[in-house]
Amino acid sequence: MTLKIYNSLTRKKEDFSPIGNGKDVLMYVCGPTVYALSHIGHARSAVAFDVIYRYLSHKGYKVKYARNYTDVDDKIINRASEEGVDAKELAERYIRAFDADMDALGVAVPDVRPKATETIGKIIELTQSLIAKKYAYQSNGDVFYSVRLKKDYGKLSGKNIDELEAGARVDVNEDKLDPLDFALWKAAKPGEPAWDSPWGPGRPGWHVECSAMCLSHLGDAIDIHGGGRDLIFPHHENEIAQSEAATGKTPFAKYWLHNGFVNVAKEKMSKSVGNVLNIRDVLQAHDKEAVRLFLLGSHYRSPLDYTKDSIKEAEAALERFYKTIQRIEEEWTADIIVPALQRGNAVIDAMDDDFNTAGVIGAVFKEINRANKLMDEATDSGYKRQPATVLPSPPRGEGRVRGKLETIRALCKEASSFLGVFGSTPEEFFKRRKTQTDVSPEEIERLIEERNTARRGKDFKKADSIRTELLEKGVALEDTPKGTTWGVKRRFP
RNA sequence: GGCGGCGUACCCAAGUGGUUAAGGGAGCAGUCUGCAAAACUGCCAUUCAGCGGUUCAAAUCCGCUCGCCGCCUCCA
Repeated sequence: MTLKIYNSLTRKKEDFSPIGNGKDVLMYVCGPTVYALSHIGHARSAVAFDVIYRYLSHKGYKVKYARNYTDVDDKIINRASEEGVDAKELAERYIRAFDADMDALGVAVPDVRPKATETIGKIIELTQSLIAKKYAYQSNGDVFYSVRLKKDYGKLSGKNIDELEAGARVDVNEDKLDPLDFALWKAAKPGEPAWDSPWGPGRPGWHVECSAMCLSHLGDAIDIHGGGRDLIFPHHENEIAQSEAATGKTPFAKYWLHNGFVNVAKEKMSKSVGNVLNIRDVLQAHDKEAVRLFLLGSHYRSPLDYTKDSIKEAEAALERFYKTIQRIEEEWTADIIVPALQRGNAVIDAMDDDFNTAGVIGAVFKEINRANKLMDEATDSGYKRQPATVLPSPPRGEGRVRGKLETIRALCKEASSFLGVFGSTPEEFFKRRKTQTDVSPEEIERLIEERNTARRGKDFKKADSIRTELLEKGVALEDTPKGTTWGVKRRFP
């Protein structure tokens, strides 16, 4: 099956074929404007394109992936002046914070991570070329792009210039020939970061920096350009206009991909509502794998609603997953050789259908159910696995069970390679979770001992009260044949 | 007003023309347990917002109605 991708430009699912006809893929994704801590919405975009990047690589494409930092912009300048710090310093601080958040989420590092401020030369060059081709004009130190000159302006967003004009809410700027024209270069105001240019000291406008970074790091025409849904207009529309006008090559990007938004309790996340959820706050409270599972649990183009329970649900699901893997390892083998899967499995089919990660997750859990059922049946029928040293050539029935379990694990492993979920060992997963509690492990161990003494003395009342007490602090005890174990509370009220 | 999207069980969410409508969470029952918890197993949508139409066949295509949302201004 071939990979199908929904293209915002054509509003259709299309078979994916790179522009170079080979295996090389050029992919550019709009990264953050670094003026504040990144929120769960940034995480969704980053994780979605991380999975797309990894999956393309998994399919054998040689992907060159660029994700930028917009590190010069009005918001950065305003924020810096509020805090009384240098704009560059502020931007650097939030670049570091973003990188740390991405690392914590297990997002692969893109091949290129350009910064707008390191691409000023290309921005000036691009702007000059647009002026030379009459697509742009200067006015009092500013340079504007003339939106009306390119006939196909609006092709990505489906907008029509005259209708935009009618309902225009854009600032009227006397220096502009047309209110819809946008700034390629802004003359510096006192105290603002500025670079020398043929039009005097200034800084790049929004939109142009992405074109410049893309053009200089990937090329005149790329395969995939991604970003959040909100960037379709005006950002990506303008990027297309200026890039295609400058290079004369159409299309600038063959496939345009846009991820949906994260809402918080059905409401759009915004500073004014005060419901912005920072990545690091979320990661403080939840396992990173659960956060990814939550983000990938619905299709990347759909809106995704965050509620206080949604990540806990993902956590509960992950526990079941790792408990099963642990069971396979403990009961059935330590020496499973994971065979290469042939193409055409449910995981690949789902991913090939516009990166349907929710479908992949469904397929994985279906296999998890199968694995448990197999192990139950095998145990009931007497094929319970013994250590390999005891049973060098297992009976036929057991061999069949092992074979099936191997296939199931291979499928999970394959999914984990591009999902970035399901890839831990059970030990790693449960160990990570144990660090997420307020009571010290020593204290917990002491209380477990106290409780077990009470239990031996049949003082169940005391035993139960210790258990309840710990549970209220988020620590759940489990009495197993091997002794009492503990973990952080899984279920939620 | 223009453009686009969505409505699948208690909640989340796949499926977009053809066997019994994935999967997760919650719930209930069973096994296990001192009792629990966890785990596992089983059960949980004759039906896909509503109404018409196309078709041998529709949750899936078309039309209408109702409801919700995004973009059009900075935003992932």
